[in-house]
Amino acid sequence: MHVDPHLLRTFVTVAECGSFSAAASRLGYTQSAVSQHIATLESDLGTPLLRRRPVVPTPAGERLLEHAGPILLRLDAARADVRRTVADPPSTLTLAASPLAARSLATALAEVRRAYPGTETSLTVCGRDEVVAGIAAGSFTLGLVDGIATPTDPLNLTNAVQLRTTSVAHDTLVVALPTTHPLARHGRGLSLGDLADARWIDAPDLAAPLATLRAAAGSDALRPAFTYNGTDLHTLLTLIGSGHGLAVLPRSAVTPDLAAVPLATPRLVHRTELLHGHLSDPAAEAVATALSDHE
Amino acid sequence: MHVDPHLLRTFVTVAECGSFSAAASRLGYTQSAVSQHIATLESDLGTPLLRRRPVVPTPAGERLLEHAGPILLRLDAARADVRRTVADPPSTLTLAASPLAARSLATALAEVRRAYPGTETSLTVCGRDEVVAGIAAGSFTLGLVDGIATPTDPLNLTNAVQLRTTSVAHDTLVVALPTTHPLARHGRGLSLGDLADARWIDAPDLAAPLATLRAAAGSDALRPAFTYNGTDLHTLLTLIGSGHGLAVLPRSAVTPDLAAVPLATPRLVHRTELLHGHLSDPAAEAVATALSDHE
DNA sequence: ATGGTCGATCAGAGATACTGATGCATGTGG
DNA sequence: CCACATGCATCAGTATCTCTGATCGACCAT
Repeated sequence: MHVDPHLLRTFVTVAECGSFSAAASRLGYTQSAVSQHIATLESDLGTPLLRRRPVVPTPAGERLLEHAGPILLRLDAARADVRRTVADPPSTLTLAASPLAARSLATALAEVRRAYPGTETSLTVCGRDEVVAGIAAGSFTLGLVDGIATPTDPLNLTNAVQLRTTSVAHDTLVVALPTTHPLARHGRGLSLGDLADARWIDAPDLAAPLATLRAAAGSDALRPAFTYNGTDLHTLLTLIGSGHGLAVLPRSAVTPDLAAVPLATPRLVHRTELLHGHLSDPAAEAVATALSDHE
Repeated sequence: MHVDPHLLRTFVTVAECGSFSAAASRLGYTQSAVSQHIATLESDLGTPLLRRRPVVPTPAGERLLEHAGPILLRLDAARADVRRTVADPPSTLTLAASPLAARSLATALAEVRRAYPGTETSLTVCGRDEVVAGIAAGSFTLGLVDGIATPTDPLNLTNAVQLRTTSVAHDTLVVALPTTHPLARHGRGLSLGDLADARWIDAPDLAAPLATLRAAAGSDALRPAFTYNGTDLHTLLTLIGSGHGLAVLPRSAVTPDLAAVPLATPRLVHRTELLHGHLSDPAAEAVATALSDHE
C-alpha cells in the first residue's frame, strides 16, 4: 500500500541519531519497536535502507530521506490548515523571520500595532527552513524569509507547498570586504567567477549560503575558508572586517566601515518574501498588506 | 499523531464519488469501513469534513482535499524513487506526454532508437497532471508536459516536487481565428484585454486553459462560450475554423487554413518541459539529452 | 404507507503494533 | 586472548486497532 508515515518518522529519526536505541528513547518507543519499524519499512520497500554498525543510510535510504522530510511536513501542514479554518483566530500575532528578513518587519509592524493596539505580538527569529516548517505546521501565522534569486524568479522555497508567498523587498547583492582589500575599490562590480579563489566565509544561516552561490554560478569553486554557524550580523561583519574572508550580503546589511562591491554576475538579487497560510486574523492580514505595500 | 494516509485516500475517494458506498466498492472496502474511516478522520481533526446527504465537503474538507492529492502523490513518488535505485533499468522505454508536447518527442526519439535499436518503446499521451503523477509514481520514465508561462519562468508544475525538469522547447503563443474573422489581419499582435468579450473555446486538456489565461491577464473576463473536452488538435482547429470561437495555441500548432495572430500582452510563451526522476537507463538518458540539445 | 437507498452504529474475528525478555554479533579493555 | 559491554535482531505475548457482517434509522420516491 502506501508508505506508513509512522515508519517514515522513525526512519528519519534513526538516520539523524545514527542509532536505533537513541532514536527509540527520543521517540518514546522501545528499541525493539524501532527495530521492527525499520524492518517493516525495508521489507515493504524490498530493499535495505540502513547499513548497521555503524548505522548509515544506503543509497536507497538516502532517496527515501529526501522524500521523508517534505512528506511529514506536508502531513502536519494539512492538519494545521484544517485547524485554521475551524479554530477562531488567535489573539496573539505569531511572527517568524529569518535573521536578515527580520529587519523588514519592524516598520510594517509598528503601523499595525498602532491600528490594532490590543494585539499581543511574538516574533521568533530562526533559520529559513524552520520558518517555513513553522508556518506550515501552524505554529506561526506569518513568516518572512530572505534568500537570493534571479531578478525575475521568486525564492525557491522547497517545502513551501500550499503556502501563499509574496515578495516584500529586494536589495542588490554586494561582496563585503575590508576597506583595505585590493578589490575594495573595484568600481564596476565583481563577478563570482573572478572570486573563485578568494577566501570565503560561509555563513549559511545568515548570508547567502556558498552552496547556493555555487549552484547559481555553475562553478565548483567557491570553497569556504571559514564557516560561521550563527545568526548575528555584527559578528559576521566583524569577521569580514578583520580579514577572515569575504561574503555575499544584501547591500543594506553592510555597514560603512566595510567595502561593499556590487555583485555583477551572475545577476542575482537578495529578496525577502512573506509567507503564510490562510489568514483569518485581521491583524495578520494588516501586517501582510502593510508589508506588501512597502515594496 | 499524523494524519493517516489510508484515511486520506478514502476521504478523497468519497469526495470524488460523492457517496460512501460508491467509494467503498471502488476501494474494495465495506461501506461500514468507509464510514468509520471518515468518522476517525473527523474526530482526529476535530471537525466535520463532509456534509452528508448529499455528501459534499465542508470548508475544512475542501482545505484537506487541497493537501490530500499532493501528499498521496508524494508518498507514491517516494516508493517509486526508492524502487528505481534498486531495480535494474527496465528494458522498455516508457514515455508520456501531454497532447501538444508529444510532437517534440518524435524527432529526438528517432535518433535514440537508431542508437539503441534494441529498446522497446511505449508512448502514452494523457493529461498534464497524469503525466506528472505517472512520472512521480514511476509508471513512466520520461515525460513531456506543455503549458504556458512567462518567458523567464519555468512551467508551474505543482506536485512535481523532487522531479527533475528541463525546458526543451518554446514557441510563441497565437490567437487562432478563422481567416474571415475581423481580427485576423491584426498585424501587431493582440492583447488579451481586447479579447475579453470574444467568443472563446476552452480546451483545457489541449490548449492553454482559459483559467490560466485569466490568472495571467489578471482579468475576470474570458469566459468560455464553448468547452472542448478532448485532446485532438484537428477537432479543435476545425471548431475554430467553423467559427465556434477562438483559442490560444502555440504558433506551430495552427495550420495555414486558420489565422494566427501573435498574443502580445500579457507576455507569455508556450513551453514544453522534460520531466523525470533519477535516470539509470542509458536509453532514457539519451532521449533526455537529445531533447535538451534540441532547444 | 412502503420499499429502496444510504449512512451510522455495534459486536466480534482477525490482524497489528507495541513491550519485555532473550539472542547474537561486534568492538574494547584487561 | 578472553571477558564484557554495547547495540541490533528476534521472539512470544498482550493490548489495541481495523476490518466485516448485521442491524438500525433517516430520507426519498412511488
